[in-house]
Amino acid sequence: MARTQGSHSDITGPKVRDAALRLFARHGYAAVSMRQIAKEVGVQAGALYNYTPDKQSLLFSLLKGHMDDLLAAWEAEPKAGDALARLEQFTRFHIRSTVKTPEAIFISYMELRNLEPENFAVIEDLRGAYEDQLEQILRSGAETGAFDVPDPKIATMAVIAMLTGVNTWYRHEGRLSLSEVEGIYWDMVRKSVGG
Amino acid sequence: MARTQGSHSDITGPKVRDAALRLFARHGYAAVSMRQIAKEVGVQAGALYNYTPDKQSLLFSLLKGHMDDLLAAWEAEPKAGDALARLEQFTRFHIRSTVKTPEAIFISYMELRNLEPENFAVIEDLRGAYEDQLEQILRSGAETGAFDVPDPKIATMAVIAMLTGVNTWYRHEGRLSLSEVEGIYWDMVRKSVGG
DNA sequence: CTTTGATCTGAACGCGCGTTCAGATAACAA
DNA sequence: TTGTTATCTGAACGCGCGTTCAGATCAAAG
Repeated sequence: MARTQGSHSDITGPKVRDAALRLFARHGYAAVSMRQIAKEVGVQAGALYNYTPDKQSLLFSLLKGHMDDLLAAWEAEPKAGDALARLEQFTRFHIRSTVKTPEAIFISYMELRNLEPENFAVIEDLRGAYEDQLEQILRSGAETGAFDVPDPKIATMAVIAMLTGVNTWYRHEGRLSLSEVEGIYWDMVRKSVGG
Repeated sequence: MARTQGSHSDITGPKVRDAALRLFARHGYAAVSMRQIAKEVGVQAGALYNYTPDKQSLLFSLLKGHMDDLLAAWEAEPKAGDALARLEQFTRFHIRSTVKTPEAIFISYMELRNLEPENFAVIEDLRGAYEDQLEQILRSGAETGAFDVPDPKIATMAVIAMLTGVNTWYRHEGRLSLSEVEGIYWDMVRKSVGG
């Protein structure tokens, strides 16, 4: 029989997070039990509590980690260019992120309501910070006349919703390549803001 | 003490559906118990089973009813006009629907994964039929040259996602009136398809 | 080789779940 | 006024939930 006990922290830890992310995305936080996660990882349910104080913290940690990664990745992008170039950059960045980590993006939009108020506020702030990035681009483009957006706030919501929607249908093995999808969406986004 | 038993079928029935819709939308299907729904209605949990064979059927019935209503309402709309006029009609119709029955729209997109496969297929078909309406509009406009959409399928998904996104932020008491929102979105949709 | 400490098992805890059903109640028909 | 029937109550069912913890196991340090 294979080794079942001892030190596996650095292996089991990520496995727990991976399994939880996958299951939460597929079935929803409330519909997934700690025992299901444990089974996926290959341990008993009790062992999960070496890696999270409770189920709620596990969800929060996944969402927080994802938002931090997303914001950090965006910060790391080069910042050159005018509003139009920045908008293209954001469009492609968001689609690539959506396609690279679909489960994380998915639960970030679906499982917010399962967060306790305190945790919800934290994630909501981070999401606001991310959306602000797009809003600033649209706002600056509107000021210079590069864009025709009467209401940058609404335009931000519209563009984000459109881009995040890619999550619902994109498959790696699908008809279109990632860069084709990027191109089509960028074309629509650009035109929608009159750029 | 108020009357607690007897014949109330025509009162209790809608109350059950209303309570379930509201609670499912707020907390998610899996996170809501039959006892919570019953409490909202003002009966014991067992009484709910006079109105639904089980919890799953309650969810399915809400989703099915909503999709049927949505499709019927769209069918009832006048069909005159060219592709551009039809697209404006669809845009305004979808936003109005989204704003009028936000809970139903919400669970139609969020709770699909909680449907058993058989039920899922039914709702997915209805949703497909609805999205086809938009796709046909875009396709016909693309053929006549009224629109510039290289991929009508993708454009359909993009537009639907953008419009449904209104659900996430629109509030009746908000900064913008419904017709203002409609106007802003119609402007963006029209430009995005090159119309 | 021994000790230590991180890791995991397996059993248990109280609780709320979806669902069922016999019996109570009240509206209505006769 | 009485009988019928739709409706609801209240208790119960087996089950799986999140979580805890004593004890077993094993890698690594001394």
